[in-house]
Amino acid sequence: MRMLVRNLSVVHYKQLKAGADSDRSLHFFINFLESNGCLVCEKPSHTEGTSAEEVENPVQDAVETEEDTCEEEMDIEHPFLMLSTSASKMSTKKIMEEAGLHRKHTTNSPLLQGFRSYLEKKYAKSGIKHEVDNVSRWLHFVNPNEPSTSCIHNIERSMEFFRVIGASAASRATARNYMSGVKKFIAYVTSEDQLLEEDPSLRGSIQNFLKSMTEAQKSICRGASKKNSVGRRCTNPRECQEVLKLANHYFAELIDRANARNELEERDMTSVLFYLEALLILQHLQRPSVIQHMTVQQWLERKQYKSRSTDSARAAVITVKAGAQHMVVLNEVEEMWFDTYFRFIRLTFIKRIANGDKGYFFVSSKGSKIQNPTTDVHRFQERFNACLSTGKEALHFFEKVVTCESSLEDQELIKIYLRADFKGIESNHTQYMRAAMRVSELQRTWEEPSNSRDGQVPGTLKEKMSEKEISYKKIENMFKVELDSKGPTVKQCCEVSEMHAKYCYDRWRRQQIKCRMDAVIAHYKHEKPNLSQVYNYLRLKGWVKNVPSVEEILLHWEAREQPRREDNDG
DNA sequence: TACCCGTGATCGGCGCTAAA
DNA sequence: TTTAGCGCCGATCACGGGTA
Repeated sequence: MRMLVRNLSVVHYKQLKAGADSDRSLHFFINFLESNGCLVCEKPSHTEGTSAEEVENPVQDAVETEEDTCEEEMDIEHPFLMLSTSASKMSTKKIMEEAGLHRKHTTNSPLLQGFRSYLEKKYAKSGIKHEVDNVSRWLHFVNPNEPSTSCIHNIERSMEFFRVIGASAASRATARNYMSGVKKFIAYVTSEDQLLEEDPSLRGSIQNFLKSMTEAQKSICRGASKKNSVGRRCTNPRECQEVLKLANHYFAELIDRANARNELEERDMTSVLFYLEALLILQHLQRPSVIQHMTVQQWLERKQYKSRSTDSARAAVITVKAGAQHMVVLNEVEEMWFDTYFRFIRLTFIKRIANGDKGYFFVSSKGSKIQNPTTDVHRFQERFNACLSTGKEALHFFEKVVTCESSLEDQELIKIYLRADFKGIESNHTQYMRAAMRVSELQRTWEEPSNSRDGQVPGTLKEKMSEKEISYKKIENMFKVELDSKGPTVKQCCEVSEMHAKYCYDRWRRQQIKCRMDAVIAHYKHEKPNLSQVYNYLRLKGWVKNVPSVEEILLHWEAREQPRREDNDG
């Protein structure tokens, strides 16, 4: 349904009616679409009155109706997600059919048969039929008369196909499926000498085709991500931690269930994991690397700390070695949460990994080391439709807002917590414990002053983004990124934009390094060079600055050659 | 068949620091 | 003081598995 709303401006009444389970949901669909700026065409006049009168607040109404039966669904973010998906599926298919995207050639043709056996040999898995069908639809779209490799020459029409899929009712995943199928088809054509001999100009077109396809892929993904990134960005400390507040009740219930030895569902277990990651990053302001590197051993060796002040608060202290040393200070409740995760959820995850427990405290649902805690937190925020914030942002707003509003005593503690290196921590252990607990408390209890500056941040951020891009474009125009061209100095970048000078300077250098790396790889495209060959080639070129390293070139040579070679083998 | 979800890999931005 | 290189972090991509 969300796809419909995002992608469609005009929806046929008949399509909605065909998909709706009842009159009530039909009215809901119409009202909802119209309230989101869509036009429902060929709608009988009587529906207009009823939709407005009977469903005064369609969204709310739908929630109430469905809630009776779906009370246990925890992850319902939007009421329309609760409705039957049949309508959206029906419309999606019909719309794609009408756009001519579902028409295809018979798969009996020699070309498609050849492609099929290529896939069978190379991938030996199910789903081949779908890939052949997808490719057949693309071939039909470009040339309805016959399935032919000549379609590769018609890049414009092919890109039109992907564009229509990307922009139609289908999702990004659909477009991706089609593109992946077509890419495999191209690999198949490249591997068939006979096809290349029949049409010698194919080689050139294939390169251009792939280039355009990468661009199209990027643009579809960009489009999708722009559409998807409707999530709110945070503007203050409370919003940075919003997900913790929103998920807290659900999380507490999961912890209770786990402690009562009730089996948790997969999504529930990952939610517990994500919550703890978010807690450390957003509330405790710990670096993501702490999550990645914290070990079971460190957890088991945690120390207990008891404050001597009047509140006599207790805390558990975990020393984590992640490059530098870090300290995680948990209050009693948080320690219990970690313990529950460790004893029940981590244990379940760790059983799934074939090559044994590596001893990391936080593990993915497959039992392996967490690769990107930021992504986990982001997914968790999306799951709860919470403000999207990263650790960096949480730290930024904490420093900018909470610190300024705190008492002098607190400001001192904050300084100790944020600036402390491990030596500092060791020299004044008690002070650091106090600081850690205070920071966590300040984060938890921060309240927005009534005169806060609403809406300033997103606007300026947006403006800054475009300024940045413009600045770089200016630099790029002044200093063309070529193999032997001379780049701008930081000073020259400053003249264009003082604020973005470093960014432009770095970006330009990186572009040139990449450009040079491509050139070397292209030079040795038939056979992998050895170290001294690359070294000599670089010396011959006389590049002094922005020179890619020999190791890097060899590494990239292999990475780029691998798919080509595999294709030729297959 | 389209789509969702989880995960690891990769890329780009940026801060820090040593060398020139 | 400027430049070049390095490493961390976050965003995005790519892929496979699962499911309605």
